[in-house]
Parts: sequence; structure tokens; C-alpha cells
Amino acid sequence: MTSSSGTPLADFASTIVQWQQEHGRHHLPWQGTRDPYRIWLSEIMLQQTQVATVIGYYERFLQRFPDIAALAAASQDEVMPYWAGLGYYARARNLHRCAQTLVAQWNGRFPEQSADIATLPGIGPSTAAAIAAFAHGERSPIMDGNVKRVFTRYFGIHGITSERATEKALWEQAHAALACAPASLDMIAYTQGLMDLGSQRCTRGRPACAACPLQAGCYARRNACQHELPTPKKKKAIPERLCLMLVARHNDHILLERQPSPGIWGGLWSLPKYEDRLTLEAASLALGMSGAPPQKMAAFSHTFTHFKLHIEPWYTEVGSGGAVMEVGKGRSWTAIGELSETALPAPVRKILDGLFF
DNA sequence: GACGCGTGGGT
DNA sequence: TACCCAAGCGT
Repeated sequence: MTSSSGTPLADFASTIVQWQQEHGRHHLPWQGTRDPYRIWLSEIMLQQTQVATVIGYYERFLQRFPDIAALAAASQDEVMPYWAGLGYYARARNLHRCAQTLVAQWNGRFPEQSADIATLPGIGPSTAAAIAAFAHGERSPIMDGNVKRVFTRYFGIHGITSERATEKALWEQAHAALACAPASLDMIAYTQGLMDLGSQRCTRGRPACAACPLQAGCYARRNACQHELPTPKKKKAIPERLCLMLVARHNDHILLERQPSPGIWGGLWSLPKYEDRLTLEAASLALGMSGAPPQKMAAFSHTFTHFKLHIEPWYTEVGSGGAVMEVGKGRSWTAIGELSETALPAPVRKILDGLFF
């Protein structure tokens, strides 16, 4: 990890504030509020997730769970359908846990200081700083993907950003930028401005340097190395797996299995999964006497961060003549009409929507 | 420090 | 197509 020296710093934060006020985003659904609950919800949803994806989920979640008390009073089964399809479901489980922690230990309200906020489930240092800055104007720096891009390029910080030394340099630079800023700095505009700059100007592919307010002092611009920063991390080949999913229908019901957490899709309901055809057929038989063996449907693949799943859906109708077995212990015959309100992972939703809707 | 954890969009 | 990633955190 190396870094340049002598980069102008005094006007860094003020420049970003001024730019944000003129060119930044001001009408996102979670802007214009100081309500820590709304700010928190948006920050969690936005982790590793794009703004356009979040907006609909945010509005629906807020309508159903308008405040900490409403969320804390709900069960996890009531919460998960409002997160289904958004991914990284531990975020929703931690969100729910956090609401209950706030009620039990913090009088139902968020603590004000980022150091306290960061002790809560699912809230790390960057999210805690964002909540404290947006809700109370606390002068704590965030350090997300956008800020890392802006900082590595502007200050010439080389090194893979997840490595300890680089991470440390980034946080120290973030604190230094704030320490040099005027006492009157608008922390809301600064925090938002850093993210707006990262997402609208200092983009990964083709950064719009000519329209960037920091272009004059930018290390990467000066050295024409925008594409080398942030230092790219070597990627690892991801494994591939085959997964057979059984769509077992009994009258107007479909068999679903609750996914354990932690684990993939933890807290959601999936179709029963099998590694091979023999296992799937045996399971199908165990459900009850069926007239016909399971039929293979159109296969497709779904890529996760860490592996690629080849999915084969198999359809079978469980005859009314045989007893319908295997209910309970994390299994459920769910009415087709209730699927739209069931917390299903995206690929499962895709299979069932294709069949019934 | 490495890995587990989703999904949809951009190139 | 295949790959890169996007407002990270927990273990």
C-alpha cells in the first residue's frame, strides 16, 4: 500500500458539499428525514444493493413497519416477505433483531453516537457513521464502496481495499479530511455528496472526470490511472453445483421447506432441493401415491457471489388418493394463492411464477 | 484475513 | 457470454 503526499486537503470536504447541493441527489425516498429508523432501514437495504432496486422495497417495508416498535413487535415470518428477492437475508434477520434490541435495551430509540450505534446487530462502522451523520450531523466518516473509489483515486491510495493496511489508510484519510474541514461543514451534504460523487462521477468504468469538482487535485486524474484504482482484487473461480427442485402440487397447494439460518436463503421458504434424480423421485414417492413420475421442467442457472447453481425444476402432482405426508418440521403445504405473500428466493419465485401466474 | 452471504444491472 | 460489481457485516 502506497499513497501520494502533498495533495490539497483543506477544501476537499467543502468542495463536495457545494457540489452536492448543486448537482447531487436530493429526492431519494430516504432523504429529507432525520428519523433514525428510516435512515437505518435505507442504509441496510442499500448495502451491496443498487438504489433503483431498493426504492420499491423501502416503500413497502416502511408502510408495513412504520417505526421501530412495529418492527420489533412483528415475527420474523412477518418480516421476511418484505425482504424476499432483495438478497443477503441476514440483513433482514439482523434488522429485526436490532429493532428488538432497541426496545429491550435502548428504550425503543436509537442511540445518538455512532460508537453506540455500531454495537447493534447488522450495523458496522460505516453504517453507524451514516446513521449518526444523517440523523444528528455527527462528524463521523463513512467508508463504503463509493467513498473507497473516490478516496483511492483522489489521494492515490494503492492496495487492495479489503487489506488491513489499505483499509487503515482509507479510514485515516477520511478522518483527516474531516479534521481539515470547517466547523460549519454540513455533514449531511458531505456524506451524501461523497456517495453521489462515487456513484455519479467517480464510477468504476468510465469516470466523468471532466464533470468532477475534485478533478484539479485528483491523483488518478493527474497520473491517468483512474482504471488502476481502486486496486483490483484477483478473482477466484467459483464452483458450480447442480440442484433439483421439486414442485409438488396437491390440489391447490405447493410443498415448501423453510431454509435454516445461517445459510443460503436463511429464513425464506424454498422448494425441496435434491442433488440427483433418484433422491428427488424417492422423495416424491414418499409424499403420497402419484399417478405419474415427476416431469422435468426448463432448467436454468442462478449465480451467487460464491457459486453457480444449475437448477432443474421437476413437477409432480400428488394424487388425492394417497395420504399427503411430510408436513410439519419446517415443511408446509402452501396455497398457490398465498405464494405472492410468501418469502421466496428469486429463483423459486421464478419457477412458481412461470407455472401459476 | 478469508469466507459466506443474493440479486440485478452494466459492459 | 461472462464477468464486474453496488450505500458491508458477521463469523
